[in-house]
Amino acid sequence: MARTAGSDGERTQAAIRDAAVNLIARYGYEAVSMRQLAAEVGVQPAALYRYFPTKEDLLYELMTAHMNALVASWETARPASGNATALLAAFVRNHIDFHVERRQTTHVNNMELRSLSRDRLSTILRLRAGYEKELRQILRQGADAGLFTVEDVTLTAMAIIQMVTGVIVWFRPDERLSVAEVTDTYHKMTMRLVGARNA
Amino acid sequence: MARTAGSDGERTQAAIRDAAVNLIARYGYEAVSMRQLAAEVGVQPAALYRYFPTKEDLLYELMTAHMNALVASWETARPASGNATALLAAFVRNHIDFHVERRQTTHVNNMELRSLSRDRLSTILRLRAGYEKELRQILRQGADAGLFTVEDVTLTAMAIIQMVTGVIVWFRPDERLSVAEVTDTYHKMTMRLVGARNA
DNA sequence: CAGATAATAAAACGAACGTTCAATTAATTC
DNA sequence: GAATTAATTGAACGTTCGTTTTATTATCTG
Repeated sequence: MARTAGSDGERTQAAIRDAAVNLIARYGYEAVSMRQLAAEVGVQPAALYRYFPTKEDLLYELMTAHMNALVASWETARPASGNATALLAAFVRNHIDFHVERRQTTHVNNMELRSLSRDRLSTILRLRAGYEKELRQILRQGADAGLFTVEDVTLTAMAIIQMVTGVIVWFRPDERLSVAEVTDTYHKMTMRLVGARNA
Repeated sequence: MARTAGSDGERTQAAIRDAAVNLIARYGYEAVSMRQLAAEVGVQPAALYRYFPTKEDLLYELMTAHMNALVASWETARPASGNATALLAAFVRNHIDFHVERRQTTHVNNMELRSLSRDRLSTILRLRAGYEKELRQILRQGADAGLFTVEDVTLTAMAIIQMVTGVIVWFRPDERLSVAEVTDTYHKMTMRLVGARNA
């Protein structure tokens, strides 16, 4: 057999992305074979190579898409005006909402960095660094304005990022807590963590 | 050739453990081959199987050793008496010191859970759960005593664990900050995070 | 409706994988 | 110093891996 009835390149590519995220999030990039992925999509292994030249290209596309979406999400959510307290609140809320909605791609991005080539790794890290810089600026602004108590801007930024990204490690919506409740509690903890005076 | 001059089972086993931790922390369990590991140790692949029946047995031993050491470390460091504030301070300090000293095994334990079989995974998770329970008890005790502000004990425990374990992701000693400075700042942030009244 | 193009299947490539087995040598024991 | 045990080598097993090549069929274009 060859081309199948109703086959569509765009749909197939989207199906490959979906299946790849699911499988890689669950088993890890190295543990997922192209044959396993093809079977999940319902296609022969060779068909994957029409859309992604190599396995690593596929991983890289998933990861860049995730990072670009994160940066775009914050650009949209960032308040046009407001003091550091309002900015930090918006940052934490957006960060948690984004990552809870994208548990699987987040997991892939956090776990599979070491499977990228040097150049691609540094591209992803550059995107990440730009995003984290936004948080550092908010913290510095709040500290300068006397709104926050921050011993070390870089260290505090990493602590907050680790804390809020860690939500996806343990949190499953529709259990004991809703997303809104979790986001709200993390917001309060973050404000206390930076010693916010006007939260 | 066969047995080599000066060969010693205990030394070889220790060398395998060391090399495995280094390689797995850097490249990931799935990406490290037994041949690569053997080459790092300076031995033929077959020699590894005298000490570890399978590749997964090796991983499991590394992970259980790490978790048992963590639990033992806290048992030693836990103050015999003291209120929740003192206990939480000791917990954070011990946790950070332990993990900074064992960056590589920590990385292996955090990243390679999915490469374990069901039974072994649940053994590791049980050890981890017991350790995290200690933190929850401290938080509950502090909240009950009116020393802490804690919206949700479980959620706060996970937030703190994620925050302090995240140290090893970005922190390298002998750079801008010393271990003591980092531990100190995390201690202060944790105390504010739980709204400690008497820190 | 013919020709071009898009989408896939089927089969195969060499390389690498975890693991096993038999042979061999070093160190220890009696 | 012979017998036993410990430690390792060298070679090989069958399997799976990512990827490529070629052929074949479906859909689109004029």
